[in-house]
Amino acid sequence: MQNRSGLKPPAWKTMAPKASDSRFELQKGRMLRAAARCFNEKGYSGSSLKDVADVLGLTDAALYYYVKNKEELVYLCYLRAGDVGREAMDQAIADGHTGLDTVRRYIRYHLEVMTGERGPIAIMSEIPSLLPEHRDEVLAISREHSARFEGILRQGIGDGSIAACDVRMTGNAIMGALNWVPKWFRGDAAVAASVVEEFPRILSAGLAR
Amino acid sequence: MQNRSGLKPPAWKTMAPKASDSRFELQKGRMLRAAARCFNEKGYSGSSLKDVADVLGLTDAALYYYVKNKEELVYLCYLRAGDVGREAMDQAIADGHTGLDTVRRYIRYHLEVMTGERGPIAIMSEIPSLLPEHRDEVLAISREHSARFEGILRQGIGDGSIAACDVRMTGNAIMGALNWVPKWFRGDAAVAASVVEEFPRILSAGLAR
DNA sequence: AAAGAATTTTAATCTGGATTAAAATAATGC
DNA sequence: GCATTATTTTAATCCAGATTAAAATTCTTT
Repeated sequence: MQNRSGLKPPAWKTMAPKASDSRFELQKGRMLRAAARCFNEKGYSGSSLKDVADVLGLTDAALYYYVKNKEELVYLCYLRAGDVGREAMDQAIADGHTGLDTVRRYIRYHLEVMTGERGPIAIMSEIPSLLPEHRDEVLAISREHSARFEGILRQGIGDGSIAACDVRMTGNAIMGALNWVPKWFRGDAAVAASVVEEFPRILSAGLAR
Repeated sequence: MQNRSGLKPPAWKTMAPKASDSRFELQKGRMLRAAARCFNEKGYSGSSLKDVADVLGLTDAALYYYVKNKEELVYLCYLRAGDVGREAMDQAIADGHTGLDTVRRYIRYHLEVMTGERGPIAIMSEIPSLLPEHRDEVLAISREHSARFEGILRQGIGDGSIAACDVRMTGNAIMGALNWVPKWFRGDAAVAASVVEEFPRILSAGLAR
């Protein structure tokens, strides 16, 4: 049986040490990062599959071994972006003391991952052109993420660490600033350090009671 | 002579009461707003010329009367976005007392226009796929805008209204939050009021000395 | 080192949406 | 109302880039 996408992770490999250790999964991961980088740097319409393949030193056709089509490539990029955001929030909630502290940690953690080795995370600019089922799933993830963040803000208001505010708008403002980062960040380590250092303070200073 | 784009504004009309009053310019303006709306809502790749034309009750081919091709349509959307941003900043600089005050006003003015009748402003997501000359021009406008904003921050630090900070990162954070607005704002007047009311405070609270 | 499976390439096709030319309709000036 | 110009549509092309099938290569296992 051909190991074509959709049928893949060959059953026997799924059990291996770590699913993500198989060559297949490693290469697929590299592909998703390459795609995210292309989409962020050259725009979606400006990135052909060949552009993505070039980054990997492959042929455009080779990508079809990992993914059914371009739509799925974008979809998987967005899922990855969603995972990264969720993990950052999980960690922040686990570590945070007060609501305000949790907000600061979330901002920091998320930026650390975005600008770090898990490297470029795709901006979700093309959600509407995904297939309906994918679109709905990504939208749901995205809404859930916002909702959790607003929950943290409410918690902060409750515990007195955050002043009463419009949590919806506050969330929009902070998330917007974060979501925009991949648009101008190009991998420079010194810049990465600045963002991680500055953003949490800049974005949370307005919240304190 | 056919009034085809590139040769247009028929000379005699350019002198008329206001250039923007000619039917041609009015319709072109409507088209740019329709395009911005489509691009923001459905993504660039998800918006065909037919989609844009449908909003106007026209045929896709009709758009070519106003614009040479899709690339130019995007380019003009971005120029418009640039104008709106520049005007907001001009006004803020004219009205602002201290640096901090100018920052607040800029945020407010820009949001008022974005969410107001001059209505949807295109997110500049596809700059890299513009023609080189257009790309460079838009990038220059964009950089100039950021530079001016950082200038205001420095001025504020100078006049004591803003605490010392990394102006580059502070600019990135605030601009990011603003640039992301068209991504979630869908024209609701009540929401518009909230943004205009909340964002200036949320985004500038961290700056005060 | 040979068999079989995984990965990549070569070389086509296929296609949606951009683009164009010509014709049709609407507006405007005289 | 007629002539001229502006705007829009109809009806084709056109084409870059996605997609596919089959062949070639590389890797793994024994």
